[in-house]
Parts: sequence; C-alpha cells; structure tokens
Amino acid sequence: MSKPASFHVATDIAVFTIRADVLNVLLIERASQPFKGNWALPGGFLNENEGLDQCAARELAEETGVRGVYLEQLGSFGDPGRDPRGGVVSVAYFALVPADEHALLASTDAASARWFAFDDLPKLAFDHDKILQVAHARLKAKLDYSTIAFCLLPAEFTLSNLQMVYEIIKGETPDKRNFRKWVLALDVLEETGDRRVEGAHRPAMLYREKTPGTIKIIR
Amino acid sequence: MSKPASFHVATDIAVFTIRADVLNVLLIERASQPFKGNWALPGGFLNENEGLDQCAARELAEETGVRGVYLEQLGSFGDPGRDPRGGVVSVAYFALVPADEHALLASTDAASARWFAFDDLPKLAFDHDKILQVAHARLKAKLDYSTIAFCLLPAEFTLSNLQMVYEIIKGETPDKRNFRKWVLALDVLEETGDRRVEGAHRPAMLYREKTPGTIKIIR
DNA sequence: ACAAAAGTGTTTCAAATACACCCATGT
DNA sequence: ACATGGGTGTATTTGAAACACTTTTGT
Repeated sequence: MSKPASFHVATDIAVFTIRADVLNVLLIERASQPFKGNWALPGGFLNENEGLDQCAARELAEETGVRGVYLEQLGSFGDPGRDPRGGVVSVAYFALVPADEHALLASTDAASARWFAFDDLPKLAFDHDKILQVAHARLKAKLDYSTIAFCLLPAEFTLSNLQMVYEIIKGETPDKRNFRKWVLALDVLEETGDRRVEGAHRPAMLYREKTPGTIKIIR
Repeated sequence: MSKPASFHVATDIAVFTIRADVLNVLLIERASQPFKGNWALPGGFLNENEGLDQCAARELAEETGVRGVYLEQLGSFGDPGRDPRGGVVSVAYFALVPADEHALLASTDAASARWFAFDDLPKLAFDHDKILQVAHARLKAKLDYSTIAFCLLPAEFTLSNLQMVYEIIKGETPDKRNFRKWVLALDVLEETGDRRVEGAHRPAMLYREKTPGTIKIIR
C-alpha cells in the first residue's frame, strides 16, 4: 500500500432564487484557466483548518456577496477528469436566496456574477451542469416534504407569492383553495396583520413564518 | 489568493446488515495509527484516477470482502480536526448487505472485521460515530419512501422476513395484514412458487423481486 | 362598471388504519 | 391435541382532490 494521493478539495454552490417569475441560478464568469471566460458555479478551494460548510459560505460571500442564506450539502463529485488539472474533488452545495435580496449582488468580488434563468443556461465549466441537475432535482423533491420554499421568499409574503414558488419550480399549478388549506394546516405561518396593496385589486394578507429560518420536514 | 491547500480524500462506508434479528454494522480494527487498535468504519484513501464510488467499492472489498452490494453516497465530512493528522476529508457511503451473505467475510484482508449490533457499538475512531448516526437516519427514512429494504434480504424471502426488517430498523411493529397489503400493492414482488418449511408451523410462501436490485422510489 | 387578483366550503374519492380468526405444519 | 407462526377481509377514519363564486380594490 503506497502513500495516498493528494487532492484539492473545492466547494461549488448551486444558488437558486426566483426572479421575474422564473427560477434563476447564480453563475460567475471564470477569470482564470481552466475554462477561463466560461460560466461556472460559484465556489473555490477548501483551506487548511476550515470546515466544508464554512468554505461554501465563505466562497459564496466572496464571489457573489450572498450571505446568511439557506445552504445545504448536496453531495460530492470526484470523477477523475472532472477537472482537467486532475486531482480535484468537489463538495457541492445548494443555496436558496430570497426573491428580494438581490442588492447583495452589489458587493461582488468576481466582477461578473450574474443570474441566469434555469432553463436558459450557458455552457458550464467542469461538471457543473451535472451538479445543477442534481441540485434542481433535490429542490423539486424537497418542496414536497419540507418547508424550504420559504427560503425563496422575503420575510413577509402573501399566499399567492408562496403558491407562485411552487408553480415555478414544480411546473404545475395546484388548486388555490387546496394549496392554502395545505399550507395553513402546516401550522408554520402567522398573519402579520398587514396587507399588501398592489394594483387594481383586493389587497392580500401578509404572512410570516412563526419561527423564521426553521426548515420543517413534513410527513 | 494563495495556492490552495492539499488534502487526502478518504471514503468511509457504513455497512448494515441484519443478523440474529438485530441491526448490525461492519467495523474493522485499525492496524495503524492514528487510533491504532480502535474500531472504525471500513474505508480508505482515494487514489489518483479513481472515482469516489469506485473507491468506496474497492475499499469495502479489500477490507471486508463485501462486494456487489447496495452502495450509496451519504455525504462528506471535512471538519478540521476530524483526523488528528489533519487535512483529511471523508466522503461517507452507506451499504446494505443481504442477511445471508456473511460468507463474504471469509475473504477478508483486514484480519479483524467484525459485525457489531448497532445499539452496542464500541468507541469509534475519528468522527465515525457521527457518520453512523447520519447513515442510520438515512436508512430509517429511506425505508418509508423506497424499496431498499430488499437489499437487506436474500434473493428469496418470506413476507414475514421482510416485515421483520421494518420492525428491526424502525423499532415498531406494523399490523401484519396492512403491511402485506402495502407491500404487495407496490407491485415489485412475485411469488417464486416455492414455500419455506421452517419449524412446527405452516410453511411460508417465498417471494422475489420482479426486477432484482432495482430500488424503487415510492410516493 | 369593469378588470384583476384575493379570498372562501363542501363533496368526492382514495389511501391508511384498526381489528380477529382460521390454516398448515411438527411434535 | 396443541403450539407455532402463516395467511386472509371488511369497516372506519383520514387526508387529498375536485370544483365556482363573492370580495375588494384601482381605473
């Protein structure tokens, strides 16, 4: 048994949000080789004395200015050849950014971080298209058995806002009354007491999470 | 931005089976430092030009003689300090071994690989106790929404055998009639036509999977 | 008055649960 | 004959799904 091989360990983050009624993904333009000039998931190398979650959060903040969002480990990708330099294992994460906090992108390091519509993506570096597919599948599945959808909304939102999230991600339109019954039965929302006036129609009641930031697993 | 740190990447595998009506985990006694003499999950370092899944399968075969079993990536563990040598990231897997194939253990490299009852484990090396907890949680959860339970049984089994798997892992006793109704409604089993004679009572019908080794996701 | 989204209940159907006795075998 | 685990059906409850009209606002 010989001395074990050395690797660089990277984290790559699939960051989702909803913009203009469409699911969006945050990509950065690579500033150096390999894949210089290509679009890629934000991410970077793990430092000595740093945990994986910590690395993902740090890289996300450095490269895109996004902080304090929902971040969850997705899985690891280590096929030989996934990085032309060789010897790079990536621990993928996925992150959800509320639909309003796009100001975050102002404080960006990597000059060119941009949102892309999920179904109109450019060609991606490395195996990042594969990572994104896995992330998307996880997001879709998790809508059904958890309350992560709230992570895609601002602190206060209407039930229509919430239903829109489900429609956009799952691509189907649930019945309005059944949807509302279902959500309220989860017993995780409370009325703020305010309403949102927005256009030539009846104002909508605003809701917030009873315990913000708590992801509840359903079933 | 400095040159990225180098790591060793390991895979560690939580191998479950059922023995003597109890959930068991396969551990090996470490032959070298660190944690020499302690019990640990089987596993080892990723080689250059090797995929993660491949590494897990290889290490499992080398250290325990177990091959061709269900193997699934669990998640990665990279807290600084999880290995006293530092700089080791572990990609954890979990594996399910059918309740009969214990002969496999004959062909073992690491002289001392042993099954332990899951609720009577020795002190483990590294963060392997944490990995095992995650693996156990996954196993329990996955019983409910997939057909992995079959991976813990030989090719032919009785419905009582199958129910036992659920009882042992979930720690609760489903109603016999409802359980059988539920399983058969999944439409993944077929009768072999044979019966198993075993003791002073009515022989049980034997079943097999219609498409062996296919894990079906339920919901 | 009209357009546009918000809000609201009841009925129907399917799936999960609770529940108790007879059957085939070995000793 | 009896002890042991194998095998079976129905009634009840619960949760999911289908379905259409009234309300509040701005223009």
